[in-house]
Amino acid sequence: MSARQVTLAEVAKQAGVSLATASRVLNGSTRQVSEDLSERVLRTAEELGYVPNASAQALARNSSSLVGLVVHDITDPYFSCIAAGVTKVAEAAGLSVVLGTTGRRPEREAELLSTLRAHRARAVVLAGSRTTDRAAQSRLAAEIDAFTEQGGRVACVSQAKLGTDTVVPGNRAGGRALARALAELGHKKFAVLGGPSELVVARDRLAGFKAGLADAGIAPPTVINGAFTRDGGYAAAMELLASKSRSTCVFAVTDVMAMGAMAALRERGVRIPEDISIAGFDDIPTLRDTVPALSTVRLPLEEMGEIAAGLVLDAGGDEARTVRVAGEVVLRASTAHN
Amino acid sequence: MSARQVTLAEVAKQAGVSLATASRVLNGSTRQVSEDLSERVLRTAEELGYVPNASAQALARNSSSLVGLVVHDITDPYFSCIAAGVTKVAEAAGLSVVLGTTGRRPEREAELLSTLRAHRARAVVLAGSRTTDRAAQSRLAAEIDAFTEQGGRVACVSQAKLGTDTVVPGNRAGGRALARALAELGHKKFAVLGGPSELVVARDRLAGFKAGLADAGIAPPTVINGAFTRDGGYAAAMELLASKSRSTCVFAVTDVMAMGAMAALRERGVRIPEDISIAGFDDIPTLRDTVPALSTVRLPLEEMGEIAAGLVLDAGGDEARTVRVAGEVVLRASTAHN
DNA sequence: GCAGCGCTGGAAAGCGCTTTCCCGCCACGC
DNA sequence: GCGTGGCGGGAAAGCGCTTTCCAGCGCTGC
Repeated sequence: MSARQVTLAEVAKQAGVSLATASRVLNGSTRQVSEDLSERVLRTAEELGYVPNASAQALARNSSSLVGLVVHDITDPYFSCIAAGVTKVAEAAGLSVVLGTTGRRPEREAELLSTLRAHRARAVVLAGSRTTDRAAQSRLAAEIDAFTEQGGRVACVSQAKLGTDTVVPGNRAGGRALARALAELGHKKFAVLGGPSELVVARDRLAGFKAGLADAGIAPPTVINGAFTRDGGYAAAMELLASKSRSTCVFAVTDVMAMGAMAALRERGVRIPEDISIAGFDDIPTLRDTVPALSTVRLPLEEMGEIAAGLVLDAGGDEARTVRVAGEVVLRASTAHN
Repeated sequence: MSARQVTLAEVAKQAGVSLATASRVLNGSTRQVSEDLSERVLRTAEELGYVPNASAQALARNSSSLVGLVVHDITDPYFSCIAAGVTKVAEAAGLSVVLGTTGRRPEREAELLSTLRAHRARAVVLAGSRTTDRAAQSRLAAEIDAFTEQGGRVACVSQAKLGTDTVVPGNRAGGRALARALAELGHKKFAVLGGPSELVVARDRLAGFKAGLADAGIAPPTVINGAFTRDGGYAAAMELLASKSRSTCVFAVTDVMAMGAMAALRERGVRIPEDISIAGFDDIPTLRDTVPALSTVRLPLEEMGEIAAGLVLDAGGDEARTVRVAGEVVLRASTAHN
């Protein structure tokens, strides 16, 4: 094993041309190479099974063909959909995406960025949700600076104000619209299963929801915070049940949390939507097929990934661009009139 | 922008030592370096914010810190769970994983492997399901050879006999056990929503299921093939319904397909499990929370990813190792007595 | 007292590419 | 006829590391 790899030099020698010429033919360049030399090189490369050494290219060009993607948890449909969008665009551009997962630990984000910087990744998409943790945030900002200084581009999904390109879903507007729609169904008493209070996404959705309720002249909701996961939703719902709240409608700031909440309610014999209505946010694909189908705010997740990748891949000007994508309220069977 | 990156040479100069010494201190080596020099280097590196250039290291060492992961579709929970396992192990080992998606096109697998080879990836985990497409298969085999020749390791999930390390779920055994369990519920007439006929995983599960039915003295099932996706399951179920089959129990070879099938049945007013029982395979997390909860064969997906990554990361001997993981039949509410 | 050894530090030769710089050639214009 | 400019090809200088090889030094053992 370990038969050494075919190098450009071997191809060049075999084809009877110089290294420079071989390089120009095989790996693009502004310079022209005559037809016959070019063809000879191509043919030998083919015969020898030449594959350029990406590390060497990256070193020589000082820029690799890697694109970073940082998510909290790849098994979460929210992130996997975004990941699908990012990989689609990156692969179409001939780039490889390196996937980093933080396991929801904010400090990992900076670490991963540093690794990506070591790899001289050309760009990186940060899909994690921004936290309000000051220390982690400033360490991350420093890494982002270092990364861009080195020539890489950074785009964030749903975490604006970091001085980078951003695709921002209408969290606030979506929450607000949802609240109004739910109010129109006749509900008067609401509960919200909020995510961890330090997550900006969770806070925005909650704030929007509250605003929507206020618009409709409805009292502020009971808020229960929990982890941004299925189990977090489950626990929060259990807590809500224990609190003897008289809410007729529950908003979970995330579809995944809503899923856990529904499991909890069901377990306790609470019927959805007869006894209580429930709505989520994101519209992850699997929850369209459940019974009852979940009412939610639809976000074009995969498209958001594509947009983020698009932003980060075409050079663009110097100032940070922001693309807003709107959420669309989708009422399904999990919410009923009251 | 583009302030040049801090290099090892700068650190060495600043610390007043040679390049060699700095390298030895910062990037591990068998050689000892005296306490004070070592500390001086470490300190300057810290001060300057030195991050080693991974490409240069890869070039010099002729081996990178990249691990490949090839899946069909990252939004499919089956793959995202495996991906989670792989990234967990890889990141723990200080490696970065590059994610490639084939979009279920077999020929992409070879292409991705070639890219990974260009990056001198240290190892790669192939999680796609093996097909019987001869051409794609042999091109893939050639790429695998090239990859291992170059010193990389390859592990496959659920596609044995490729001459590589493999983690094989008990597809056949699981299908068989499931069939028996279902037979015990009293069902006599079965239908199977099989995946595309060229996918080995689908065929194995189907074969096992048939064997299990035979064990129980039950007639072979009606088989309908469809894509390995939610929509494939939906379409297959619709076809089944149209065929006026009198089956009382349906086995979808994949949970994701079962999800689509359930949606189709529901849409047609068929009650689960009263009118028809349904079971899947994989036990993807989301389907534990649906109503009715899906009966299935539980596979430790994330663990399978971890095992695959483990195999591929520790050198191991020369011959291919195979780890079998058993599926466990889990009967839930989607299957009832008949 | 000296050969020999083990150990630490540094010089320098790569690793496989890209790209600058230079050279020779040809076509052209005056 | 010769200077000019444009163009295709090659030599070679890096890119930022790792690692071999060598030098020097303090020990040990005889």
